[in-house]
Amino acid sequence: MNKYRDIGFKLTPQRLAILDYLEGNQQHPSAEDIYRAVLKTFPTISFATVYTTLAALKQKGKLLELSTDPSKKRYDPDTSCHSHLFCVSCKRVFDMPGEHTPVLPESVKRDFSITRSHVEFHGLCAGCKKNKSETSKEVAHVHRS
Amino acid sequence: MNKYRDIGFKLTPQRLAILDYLEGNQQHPSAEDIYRAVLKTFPTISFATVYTTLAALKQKGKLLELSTDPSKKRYDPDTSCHSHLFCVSCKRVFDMPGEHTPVLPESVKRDFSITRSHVEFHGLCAGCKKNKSETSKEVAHVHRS
DNA sequence: GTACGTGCAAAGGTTTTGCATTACA
DNA sequence: TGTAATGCAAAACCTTTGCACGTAC
Repeated sequence: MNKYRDIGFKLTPQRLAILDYLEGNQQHPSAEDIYRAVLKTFPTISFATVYTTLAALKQKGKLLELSTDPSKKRYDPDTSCHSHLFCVSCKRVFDMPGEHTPVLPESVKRDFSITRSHVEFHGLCAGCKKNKSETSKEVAHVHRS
Repeated sequence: MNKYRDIGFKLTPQRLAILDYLEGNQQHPSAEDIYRAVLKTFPTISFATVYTTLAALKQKGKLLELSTDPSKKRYDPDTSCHSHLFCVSCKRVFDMPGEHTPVLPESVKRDFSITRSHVEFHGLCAGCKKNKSETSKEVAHVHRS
């Protein structure tokens, strides 16, 4: 009777809270983000629970683990094919539009068994790009005076 | 008088050993791989030296830091545009041929400031794919008997 | 000579694990 | 009821940092 039943694992209240937090979430949260969010409704939840739940969801293909952020893993409930941009300034991860399915030579397709392809971009997001250019202007101004 | 002089940082014997190990290296070594390799000629080298040297090379654009292996950073002295495959079985990282420069919409190019794009593949390398299919055959055989 | 690199050890941050207890199915 | 999840704490890893000493330039 629960919308998450088809995942095929035990639906504990903690897991429901994690699933509710993840559903439709486009923030690409880290394990700690998820832990903190669920902590509000489950003051006793532990990282062990968070990590084992994430591992189970990953294994069932309901969650993507991103290594786009070099400092920690980020999670994405949107498992459809899309790319990501990591903003090196604000550390946020953004979904990127456009189709980037890489084309591989036949020889590679024959020899390797590829289960996933992923395109990553690093740079500045719109907000940080704007801030940075404004700061440069200020700096330039100071230098001029 | 040294071929590495143009990097523009102090050329200590430790750094020379690291540079020699990295040059032409297609293994995508981790920091520990590099540490262990240099340890043979420099029994006193420390991780601090390895990491600061890697950071300097990265900053000077002479080295790529890969997040293709989810468990640790891997380093690639080949900074030309190419893709990587991570073998989930043997944990090796392979260079992948073919051009996969992603095309982004104009709106994205205007709003974001992208400094790097990278295509990653996950799956099985040729050797592990072969091993795995042989193992399945054996398993199937056992189950039949 | 001086700024920068080295090496040691300790600390920091993320992720995993062992185990007794609890609870879903 | 039995299997699997929870929570706590400790440990395991990878990476960074502080500081005294040493060295390339």
